[in-house]
Amino acid sequence: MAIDISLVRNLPLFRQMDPAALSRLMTRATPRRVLSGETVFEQGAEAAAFYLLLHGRLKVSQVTPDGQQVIVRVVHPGDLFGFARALARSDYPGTARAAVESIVVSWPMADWDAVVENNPRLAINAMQTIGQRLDEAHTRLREMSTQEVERRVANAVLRLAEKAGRKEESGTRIDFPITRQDIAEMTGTTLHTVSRLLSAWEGQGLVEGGRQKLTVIDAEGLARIADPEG
Amino acid sequence: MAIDISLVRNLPLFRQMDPAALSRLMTRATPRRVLSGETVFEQGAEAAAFYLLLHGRLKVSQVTPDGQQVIVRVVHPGDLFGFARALARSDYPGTARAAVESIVVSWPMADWDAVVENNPRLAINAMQTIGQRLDEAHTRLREMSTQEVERRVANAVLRLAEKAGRKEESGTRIDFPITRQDIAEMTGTTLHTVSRLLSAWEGQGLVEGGRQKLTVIDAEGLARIADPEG
DNA sequence: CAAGCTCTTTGCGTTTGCGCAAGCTGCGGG
DNA sequence: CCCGCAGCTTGCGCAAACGCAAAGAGCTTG
Repeated sequence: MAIDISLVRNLPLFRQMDPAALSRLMTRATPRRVLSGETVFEQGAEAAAFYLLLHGRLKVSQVTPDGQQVIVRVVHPGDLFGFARALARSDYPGTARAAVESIVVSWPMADWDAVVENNPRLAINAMQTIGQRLDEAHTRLREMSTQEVERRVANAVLRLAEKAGRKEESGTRIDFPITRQDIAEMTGTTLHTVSRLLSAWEGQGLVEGGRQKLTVIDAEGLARIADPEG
Repeated sequence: MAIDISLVRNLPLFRQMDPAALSRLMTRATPRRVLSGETVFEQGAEAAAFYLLLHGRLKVSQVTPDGQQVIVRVVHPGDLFGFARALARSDYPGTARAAVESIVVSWPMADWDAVVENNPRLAINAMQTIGQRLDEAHTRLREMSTQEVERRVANAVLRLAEKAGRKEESGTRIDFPITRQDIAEMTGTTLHTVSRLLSAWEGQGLVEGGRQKLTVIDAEGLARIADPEG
């Protein structure tokens, strides 16, 4: 079953792409519904396909040999993910798990090279996507190297609010279930410390918490914690 | 002055590339010699060109708003760098500084899109390069999140030895001048801690230090520190 | 060959945030 | 409707690593 082009035509990834080529591309795609908690692929598995997230939210995590987990990134609608081939790998470096019910489409990984070669615009867009991801990774590296935990967590929360925020009466609600543990794994700290911080911030009226919920009330104030100077 | 193709033909980046296309590409390139300590480009400067390192060694660093420095990566011969355009940025995200006298070649950034569009193989290779870099960044993120300082430093030293090591009688010497400060900035710690660790390791016969020098004597032993389990 | 700068070492006090432990709470399933 | 579990909170002690400080050593330059 082919996917309606109207669903994807406006994604930045496909901008400037020839409609005919896009149409051809989509006929090769397979859609899939992923329930909350299910995985799209798992770390170490053979990379048989690459994916695009149409709807929902995924968390990509890596597990260290000794069992520690780290959240490498959050996949938002419109993001390409799982293109291990682009990294010249044959297996997936991480596990992609749905935080909420999601819709993904996939292509056989074998198509990747051909797709890239026949769609230079897409190749450039894909490269920019990876590039931005690299940029994000460097930003997080820089933060992890130089900032103490409180600032890192503030930055992470602000980013989440920006990327996945939904305006509500009281503030900006992060629009998918996220645990303290998740935030800890994104910032390289423990769930205890995150909990303490969020509690403290809640006391100052900066955020409002709850079970798997988080709403930013005073983004300005948080930003002041994230970056005391500027 | 055009650059001799024989210098670059064997680089992984240009593998599988049409010799004629490569030749055409190289006629647009400008070579430059960079003395130790000089910068190729600086953070925030307009990205006017992208580069390939032919010889030498560069350190790419970023400075945080409050003046802290972080070494984002080391550029080895054969590496492409400074392709901000691929990241969809108009300025360089970091500063590239020569650790030793180096030779770089550059192309006008304006050529980037055309180069990528006309050389799909190169595009794929470039993407893989960025992909690998992303992978490295994730590895470092994972390490910074889960490992204590000693393991991180051990990992960093092992990677340096692998990427830039030169066999010598006693062990593997890191083949460019590197300070404790550099290592600290690569691992997110302080030069003091690095100094202490290296001293301790020297006492155990794992490494041999010196001013801007570092030789790995017992890689096995270091690996055991880097990864106490398997 | 001496001066001087940069890099390195080492000691000591301090702090951050981790680890452990125990108890609480909101939500979904039976 | 109530039970049970996953997720959250909080207290306390401790260790890792930072920050500061001061002194020592290896290149380089004049």
